[in-house]
Amino acid sequence: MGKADIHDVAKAAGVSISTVSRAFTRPELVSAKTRAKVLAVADQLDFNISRSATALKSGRTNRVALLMNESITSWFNTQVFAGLESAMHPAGYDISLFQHIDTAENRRDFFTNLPIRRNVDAVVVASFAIDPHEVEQLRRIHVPIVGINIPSDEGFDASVSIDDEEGMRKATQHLIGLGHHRIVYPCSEAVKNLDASIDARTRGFVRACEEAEDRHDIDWRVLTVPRGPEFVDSALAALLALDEFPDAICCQMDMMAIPLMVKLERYGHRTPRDYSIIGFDDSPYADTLNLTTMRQDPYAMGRKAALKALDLMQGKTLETPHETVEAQLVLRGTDAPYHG
Amino acid sequence: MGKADIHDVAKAAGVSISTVSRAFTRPELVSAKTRAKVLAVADQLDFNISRSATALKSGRTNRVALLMNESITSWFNTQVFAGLESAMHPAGYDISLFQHIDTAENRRDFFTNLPIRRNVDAVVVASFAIDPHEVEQLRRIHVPIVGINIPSDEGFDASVSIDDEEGMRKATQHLIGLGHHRIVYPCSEAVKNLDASIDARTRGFVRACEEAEDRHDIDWRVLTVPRGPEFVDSALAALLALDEFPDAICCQMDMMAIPLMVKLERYGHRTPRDYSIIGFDDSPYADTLNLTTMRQDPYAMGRKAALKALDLMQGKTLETPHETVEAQLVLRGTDAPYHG
DNA sequence: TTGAAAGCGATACCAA
DNA sequence: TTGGTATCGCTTTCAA
Repeated sequence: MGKADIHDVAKAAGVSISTVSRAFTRPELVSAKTRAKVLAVADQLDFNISRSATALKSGRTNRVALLMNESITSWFNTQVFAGLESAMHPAGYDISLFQHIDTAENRRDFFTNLPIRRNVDAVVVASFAIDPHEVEQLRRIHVPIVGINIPSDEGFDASVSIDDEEGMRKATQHLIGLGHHRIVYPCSEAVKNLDASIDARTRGFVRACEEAEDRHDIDWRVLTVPRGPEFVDSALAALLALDEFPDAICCQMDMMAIPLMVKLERYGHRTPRDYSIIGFDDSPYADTLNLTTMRQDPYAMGRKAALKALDLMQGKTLETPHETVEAQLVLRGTDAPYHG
Repeated sequence: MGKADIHDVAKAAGVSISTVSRAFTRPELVSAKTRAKVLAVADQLDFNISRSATALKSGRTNRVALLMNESITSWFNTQVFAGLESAMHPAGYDISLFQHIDTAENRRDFFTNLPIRRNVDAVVVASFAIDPHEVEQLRRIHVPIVGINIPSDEGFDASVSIDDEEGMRKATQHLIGLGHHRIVYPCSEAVKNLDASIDARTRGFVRACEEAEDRHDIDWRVLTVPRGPEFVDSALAALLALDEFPDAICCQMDMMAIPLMVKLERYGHRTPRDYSIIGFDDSPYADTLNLTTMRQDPYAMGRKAALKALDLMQGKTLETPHETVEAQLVLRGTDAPYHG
């Protein structure tokens, strides 16, 4: 028991192994009676088709690789994974996860050894600044390569990215449109060649401010603080040290905005009464705590990437291989018109 | 190209396929020179050992199943997954994820069809109240079954669980020890047979209160609110509707405690000045927002479960198949002695 | 509708 | 140290 193979089932059902195989994967080619018999016997013997054998025979692996920066535990990565999974699992694919492809060492390791070579049917690269040489290496796997939030389409068969710069520009314009004058952008340092979206967001903020300078009298600044677990407190301190407290705060992400608004209240600065604050992501607690923010939907991006990969694996040609989605302004309770 | 197989490599390297195979998986059985030659040729031809073929030949699948309640995107599930992955990936196993094994329909579906039968080398069941009959079905897969936070060890080859009841009892005792008198436990309804840990935590709270009643003059109550996206606001409303505001709030999880403390402040109730509040989990923001809480470490539980599964797959016998870990009190800034 | 048999790509035993 | 070969479990063509 627990050892029944296709021959055992065939024998017990009084048919050939071909018929057993067909009963599972080509039911329409087997008479209803035979099929019922086979499936009943199979269930009794705890038999099931072996995915390894099917894979070997078919030449496919039924596996896709997901490469990501950092850990899957970040909000963004988890959502991407879940989105991918939502389409890949039903299609019969497992996701082979490669985390922490970020340090120089890990990257060299991965891209030169290519452990996934000949062992995945597609590769999805999630949100990191992969360099052209690395893409080049990836192509040697000879399977579709799909990117999510990658800095350049070059070398990718498909991609779906959010326009971080435009998203942050919209966020900033919203604050300016509300009449705010003193706008601060607290921001943790970006790691070079890694946090493409952090840089893009900062650019969006700066651009919006520069564009508005002609028409509005605004005083804006980027407040860069060191990376690390203390980045919120660093930003808080920097904010409180300002000669004049801002009337609007534009945050690179909700993880900055949420603790900031909570802590600022303890110092007497209450939003939206005293200042407006806007986040980016629409991540956990943004809703409950009523944070106005720019929504991005990494789950949807993961799912779209999966659908594209699925099509490519079937040899289809995509109508729109490369897609850009926009962040959406979600108005909630932390923004209000300026009332000097 | 991209189509080189083991024969091509063998030919190009002037050796047999046996030698190519050994160069990859039994390097010590091949002369250094031959091996170097083979590997060089293989790299050039973009060749790599096929996991499907290896799996077929070896009889193993190099795949484990992870069954979970709800979605992988919850904090707990993500951490468990990451912990599992941290041990499984290096060992060469993929994780085949089955989410949402929660509704009656999905459960019946999964446990009667057993899609993983003969296709995984182990099963990990994460944190849900699987019933004995379902475990019975699972056993038909004839592979090790490891549980994480399962209600009963019965039928499991190994498990690692947190003692929710004892954890919440400790949390409550801490509040009582601080001298608090009016203690409220806001709690969202548990789904029967699903949220084992919610029930256990409530029991822990009740037990601690009952045990203390002799020695202390305490007024405690469980405030049950409906499940759903509004559960925090429901709890907030119920709290504010109380004749007298409590001096201590004991929460079933951080996701209750965090928004609650933020919102209560807007109503003039500030912690720890006016009341103490304690969470459970030590999930994101607990640290940054300085929440006193009971820490559980689902990453570690996932990893431990993986290690146990790995041992079991190798046929080893575990010294301590079933393990219980305790939640740890993490003292931060939201608790203070009662000062009526 | 069903059966026989070749073959997918590696592994490991047995020989050399 | 290396090579030949049977074998893992299934799919699929071809024949019956």
